[in-house]
This record gives sequence, C-alpha cells and structure tokens, in this order.
Amino acid sequence: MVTPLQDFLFKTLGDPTRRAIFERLCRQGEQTVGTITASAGVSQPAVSKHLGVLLQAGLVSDRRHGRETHYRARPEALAPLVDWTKQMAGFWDARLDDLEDLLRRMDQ
Amino acid sequence: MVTPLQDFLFKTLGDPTRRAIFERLCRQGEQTVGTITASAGVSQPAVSKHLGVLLQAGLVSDRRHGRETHYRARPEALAPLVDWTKQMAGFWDARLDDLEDLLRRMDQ
DNA sequence: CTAATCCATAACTTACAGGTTATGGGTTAA
DNA sequence: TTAACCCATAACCTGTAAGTTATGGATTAG
Repeated sequence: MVTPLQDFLFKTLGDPTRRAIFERLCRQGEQTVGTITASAGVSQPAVSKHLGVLLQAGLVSDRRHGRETHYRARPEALAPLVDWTKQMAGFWDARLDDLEDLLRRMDQ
Repeated sequence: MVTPLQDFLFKTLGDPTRRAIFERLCRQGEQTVGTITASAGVSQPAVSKHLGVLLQAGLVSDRRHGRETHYRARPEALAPLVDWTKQMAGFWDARLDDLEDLLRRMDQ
C-alpha cells in the first residue's frame, strides 16, 4: 500500500521541535512567527523552515497581515494518521480468530 | 508537555521502511526475520536493526524458536499516538467556543 | 562431525535533515 | 525619508540515522 501522504505526515511529525510547534498552535491558536520563535528554542529561520514543512503537509495554514505572518493549526490534516491507526488495529482484530492471538491479548 | 514516549513513537514510525515492516506485521501476523527481509527491500542486518528499534518502542514483541526469531506486532503500543491525536483535536474544539478566538477568526 | 542456515552485532560509509549566520524584500513607525 | 522591524531565503556546517559488507554464535540438517 503506497501512501506518500502518510509517509510525509509521519515524517513531518517525527521531528520533536516541529511537533512541538504544531502542538503549541493547537493549544493556543493562531500565532506569529516571532511569538513562536520566542519559545521554540531554535532560531527564527529554523522556525520558518519548520513552518514551511508543516504548511506543505497541510498541518497549518498561514495568513499574511502586514509584515507579520500568522500561522494556525489544521488538525483535520491528522485524519490520515487516525485512519492508518484504525487500519492497523483493524488488521489485528481481523486475525483474532487465531486462538493464539486471542490468548495473548487476554493475558496482557 | 514533555513526553519522550510520544517522541520515540513518532520517530520510530517516521521511517518509511520501518513503518512498512510494522504494517506488514499487523497485516500478516507473526513473521520471521528472513520472511520480512525477503520483501523489505533492504538487507537482513538493516531489517534486524529496524526490528530492534520497533522492539524498543514496544511496537513489536519477539519470540526465539531455535535459530529463528519470530516478530509480532503490538498495535496496543499505538495508544499514546491515538491519545495525542485526540488531544490535539480537543484543543481545537475547546477553542471553538472561545468568543475572542471566534471574532479574531471572523475579521480575517 | 561437518556443513548450512538464521540472525544479531560490529565497523564503516554516506546522504540528508536540522541547525546556524548572513542577507534582503516588504512593511510600519518616527 | 529614514530607520526599525518581521519574516523568508540562501548558503553553509554538522550530527545522526539508515544503509552497506563482514563476521560469528547458535542451531538444525545431512
């Protein structure tokens, strides 16, 4: 099953700094690059790059207002990740008719 | 919010080859290293290394039987990932009834 | 007993991603 | 107009992680 979208999503969220930025935008809503930089622990260009990657993954949207750029989280973009997880659990359940599997799950 | 567990989970699943191995184990159940290697597209040592990482993340379990080692997926280990996703969506929803945020959204 | 097999580890190479500083375009403030 | 500010891009550096081949221990087969 080839899903470059999921690949990109996982890769994007795989970096702790980047995921922290996304998480912050989810928690606190829209923020400017400067505000994000202030508590990101890395330089402003680094933040801009991370935001670029998040943007490409569809995880954030941007809004230019004067010389400021505001970024906002788009949690809907996490859907493929949820789908994938459900699918993995689904395969698991589908094999539950295997007695060994069932037993192993019960004593866990 | 410091969660090294989530960090490790995301990082582990961030690699396409590794996630493909995990996905295969979810789909097809327990497999030996040799079987996995046959369709992994990388060498046997590479597969062993990936399995080691998956093991450390708790995403798989191993069972030695003679000279073979069987690996099995543990989809329960995906739970923190599901929790995190729900939390992100939760923050989003929680802010939806914040009037200020709503207004800020409306005046674009 | 010998040979073949399975897998893990070691040792090494290398590509790339994430970090930095430097810079400049566009915008607001004075 | 000039100066200060915000941010994106360019150019560069570097650590790490994913890949490779080589090897050996343990186990099974002949």
